[in-house]
Amino acid sequence: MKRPLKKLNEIRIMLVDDHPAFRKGMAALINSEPELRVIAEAGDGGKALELYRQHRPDVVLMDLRLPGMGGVEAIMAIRKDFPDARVIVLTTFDMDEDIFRAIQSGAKSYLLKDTPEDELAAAIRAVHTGKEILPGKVAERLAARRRRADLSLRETEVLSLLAKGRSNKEISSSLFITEDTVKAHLKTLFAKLNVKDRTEAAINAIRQGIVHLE
Amino acid sequence: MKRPLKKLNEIRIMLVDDHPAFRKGMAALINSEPELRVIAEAGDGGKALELYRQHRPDVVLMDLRLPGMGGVEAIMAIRKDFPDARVIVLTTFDMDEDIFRAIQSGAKSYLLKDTPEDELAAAIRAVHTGKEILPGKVAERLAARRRRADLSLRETEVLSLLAKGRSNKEISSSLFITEDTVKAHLKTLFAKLNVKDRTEAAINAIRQGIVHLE
DNA sequence: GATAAATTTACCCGAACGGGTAAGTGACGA
DNA sequence: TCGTCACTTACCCGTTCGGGTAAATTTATC
Repeated sequence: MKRPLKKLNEIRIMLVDDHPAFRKGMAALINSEPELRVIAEAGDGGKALELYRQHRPDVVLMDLRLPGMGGVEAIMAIRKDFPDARVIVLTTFDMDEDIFRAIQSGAKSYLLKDTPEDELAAAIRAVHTGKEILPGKVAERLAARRRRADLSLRETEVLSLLAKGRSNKEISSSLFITEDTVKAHLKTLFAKLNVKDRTEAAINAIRQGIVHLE
Repeated sequence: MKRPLKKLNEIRIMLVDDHPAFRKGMAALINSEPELRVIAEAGDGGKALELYRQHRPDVVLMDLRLPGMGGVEAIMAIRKDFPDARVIVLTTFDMDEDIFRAIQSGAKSYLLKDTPEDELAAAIRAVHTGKEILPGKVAERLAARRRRADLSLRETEVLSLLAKGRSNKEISSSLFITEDTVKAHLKTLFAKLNVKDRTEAAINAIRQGIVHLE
């Protein structure tokens, strides 16, 4: 497949975001930078994968909230076929779980949409040269998540049911364990999360993004 | 104060959003429509008010999440000095409480940022002619909020404390009432919200946007 | 194989919660 | 003035929760 000629030193960028207006604006911002050029835009994950195959951009800027396939899934899909793909997550939210999953899925950077223009350009250039770059605020969040990561698998399951409003009895039957066991998990859970009761734990879980509302 | 001449039939628009990229993209989209033209952009509420005075746009497109003064406050500030100001809220979130407060504060329409271009243009034209226009999805949310509006003031206070993780005892002392009274409110609250316990109520409240996380 | 961690269950007990019922006050509109 | 509704308090009672303690089993790690 023929692709348009690439100028030397030019970094070719694909934007993935479901808001056309945002893509247009972002493209304008990026194109105003020397050496950076937007060469493709996708509005959803499927289109992103298709256009990646077609254009092989140097860097992908990806929103996480996409219709259909989510951003994380899109990143994984792309990196499955192209393990060298360099993806920067560019999203509105700075929730721990999102950040964690994005990095897990192979994103090289995680920026918020209100990141200043120059920082964004710097991040794109850095990622293009193979670096991984996380802004301080995001790194903190990731650290917070890691601190939370000492929740065991089972504890996470219990927490996520709890944060859906389930009672201990309901949780126990969902997980095929006794209520006593659920209570045992809750004890360690409350201690680890540093909360006093299930309601606080639920709020905590929601804020952390362990469970997604809606 | 001199203002640039206005072409006949041209609708002059001000954008208020803290993301420069979004503003730029939105401006490009809007300017591509005949008769619509972006004549000012603001990144926060204070700037919005200042530019409103200066340019008197026909229609304002306003995000709700702004640094410093929030979008709702910005709308109120503008409409205090210019009661005829026509503001369309253009935001990422479709949370009941946000919608409600925006409409309360005098917004004429409430659109999500992923609204198709033609619908957006139609909404701008409609609002400019004095109409109020709410997409079906948003109207539903507003209706849901109204359904919830049969929560009394006191019940709302109790719910919002509950959704912060407070115990009945804590709630009672915060509101200077007895624990029994709190429990009485909870009884009606659970019934109205159609939930079985405080954790579900808290989740509900958070989803509804009664309490904001963080 | 030993040690550590995760997972599971059990029992006791006090505190918190939630439902039912009843009733007094003040405000507001019919 | 009567009725309705929000708000308030109270008491009873059964259920759920959460903390303390203990221990068996499996899995992972060294």
